[in-house]
Amino acid sequence: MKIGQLAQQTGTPVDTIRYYEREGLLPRAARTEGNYRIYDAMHLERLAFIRRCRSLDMTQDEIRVLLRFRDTPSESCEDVNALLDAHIGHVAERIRELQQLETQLQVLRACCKEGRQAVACGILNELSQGATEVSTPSASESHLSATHAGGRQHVTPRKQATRDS
Amino acid sequence: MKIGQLAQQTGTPVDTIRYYEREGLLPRAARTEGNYRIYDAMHLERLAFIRRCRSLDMTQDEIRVLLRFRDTPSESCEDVNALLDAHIGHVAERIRELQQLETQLQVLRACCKEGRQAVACGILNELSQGATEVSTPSASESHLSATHAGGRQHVTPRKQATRDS
DNA sequence: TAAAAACCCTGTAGCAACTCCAGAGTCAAG
DNA sequence: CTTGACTCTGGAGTTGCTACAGGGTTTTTA
Repeated sequence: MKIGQLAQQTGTPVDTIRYYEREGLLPRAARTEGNYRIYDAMHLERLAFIRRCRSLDMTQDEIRVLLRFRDTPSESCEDVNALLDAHIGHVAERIRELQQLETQLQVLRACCKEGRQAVACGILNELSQGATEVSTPSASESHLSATHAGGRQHVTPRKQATRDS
Repeated sequence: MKIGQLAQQTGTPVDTIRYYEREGLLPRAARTEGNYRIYDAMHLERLAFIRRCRSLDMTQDEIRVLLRFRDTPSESCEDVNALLDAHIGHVAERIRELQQLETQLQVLRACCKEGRQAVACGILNELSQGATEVSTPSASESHLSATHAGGRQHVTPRKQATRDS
């Protein structure tokens, strides 16, 4: 089976499959004479596994760990449990953060009724307040770690992949 | 005031300030003879504004919009309200997604008690199931848009900035 | 006054997990 | 034999920074 079919059967973009191969999540595929990748049922299953993990928002590193366990079936699976527990913890924490964030945003939103001029906008004014003292150097770490840690993740994807153009 | 002081007063890393300038969020600073950036109260206030927005997890584009409004005080602020409402919507949606995710993860977690061998691990087996049919091509869009859209964000930052080293 | 420490500069590369594109080759159908 | 669908590689872009390297400048200390 060629890459396009594998893509279709797993709902994975072709580019992503090649990317997984580069990253070592998928083993290198055999090639036809014309240098096309060919896959078998094992690849399909492995890719499906990966995608299921990704749909649960696991990182590649986490998935790598799980794959290693799959590949060495005699090991105990305690670490699998631990990994999952940690992941659940991450998710729960992020939910808490976002809930706090939502509350803050709603407070802010309540500062302004429609139709004022921007100069009188309660929201803009609120955001402008306390200019000399932001993200209190001591008492941060609290509500949004994005600044202090790796600082990637956002609330939503927001930008469509412009697949249609 | 030099960049280091501005950094300290706003709790912003120096690199980030320069980055904001490159991105056009902060206007270009004046320079001393030795080519050092110098800032005044206006810069401080603007940076504080930006940081407050970021702490509410707004994107640079959203912040740009808000800054434009701040800079044209006679405009009506309806769009500010709209922007905030949209942002709150994003946050709320992400919370819902993550809550569904958490549920799924807990179901998965319940598949395995401690100490089994990996070959018998309920979790690995569950993740391996249904290999021929994943992320149903029609019924996706549902719980995790990360795949279909820009595909960045993750559940948690996870990787420390190794600021201490 | 000179050396050392602390600060600042530019430019580039890296992160996560892809996505998109260009420019080229391969293959099946008409 | 051409058209079109598919595939290949390699590289750049996404977001919001962070982390150097390899310099220059200012301030502090001896």
